[in-house]
Amino acid sequence: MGRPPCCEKVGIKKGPWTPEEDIILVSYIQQHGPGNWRSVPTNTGLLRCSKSCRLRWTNYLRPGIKRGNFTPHEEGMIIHLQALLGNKWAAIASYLPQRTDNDIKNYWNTHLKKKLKKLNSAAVDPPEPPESAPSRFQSNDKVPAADSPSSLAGNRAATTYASSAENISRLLQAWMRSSPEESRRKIGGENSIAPATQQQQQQQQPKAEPDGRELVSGEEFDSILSFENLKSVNSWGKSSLGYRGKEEVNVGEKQRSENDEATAANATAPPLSFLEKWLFEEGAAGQVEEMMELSPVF
DNA sequence: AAATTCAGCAACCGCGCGGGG
DNA sequence: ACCCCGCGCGGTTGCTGAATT
Repeated sequence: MGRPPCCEKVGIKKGPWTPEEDIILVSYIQQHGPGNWRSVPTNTGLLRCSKSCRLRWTNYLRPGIKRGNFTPHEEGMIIHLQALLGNKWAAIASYLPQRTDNDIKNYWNTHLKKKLKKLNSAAVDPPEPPESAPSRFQSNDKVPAADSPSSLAGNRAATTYASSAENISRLLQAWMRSSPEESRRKIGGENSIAPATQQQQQQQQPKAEPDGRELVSGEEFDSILSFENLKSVNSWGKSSLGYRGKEEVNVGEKQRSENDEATAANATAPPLSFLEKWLFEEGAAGQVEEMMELSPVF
């Protein structure tokens, strides 16, 4: 007998998240930290299942997430890591701390797969590979060096959570501009925190998570929230938040310096093997196509 | 200008794993 | 040792906007 679906309850909402729901979720997580997802819907009054809340947080609201515009270097890393690890998107994402596994997976399925297919078809009759990419490490194989997906994911969460409040600030910016006064008041109601007071709370109670994660300080949050800051950062061109259509807001995201990126990668990734180190080197991405020709996996 | 097709991506679903009782 | 629960992961679906006819 199988487990009943987590969303079997009547009255559980599905589909796209609204800004109001995001605010509620973010407010709650700002207070309690991520985790214990089971209790999130109950405590927030959100009509969402715990899974949905977790997904929304990890794929969208979590601070430190970079969206869109995959650089050639990132592209190269994804291609190599996919060849190395197979469809272990969480493991791959752990090497790209600013990207979510979902994002990488989508990018792979929509862009890279085609790209490589094209390349392969251009190449002279590659030796017959199986349908799905045969990773050098099949799903049950041992993946090199301590990167069980779960441990990596945990690691990643630990570092990125403390990294910034960009997504949250974007969310608030978007919401403050687009949301009608009434709904704002509604959000300020009984089982949620008014956005206006959220910032104050940030300032008043910077706190660390039980597992050592540190919430962004009030000062940092405040400075990130400042519109001047937001104006000065790079624009990603596409929507930064996942609201489709009218809710979409183009707000830039402060980009980390290359050094920060490297630091983050080093902090989250397990000790790198020779090959993995190579992946991080500049120029590795440029060799991807060449390598793909040598070892076609698609 | 309208209809149709395509591409991108957010979100859902089901399964497996690990921890706690 | 076993069961249950919560969580994370990978695959898939379906909606939306863009491109094409």
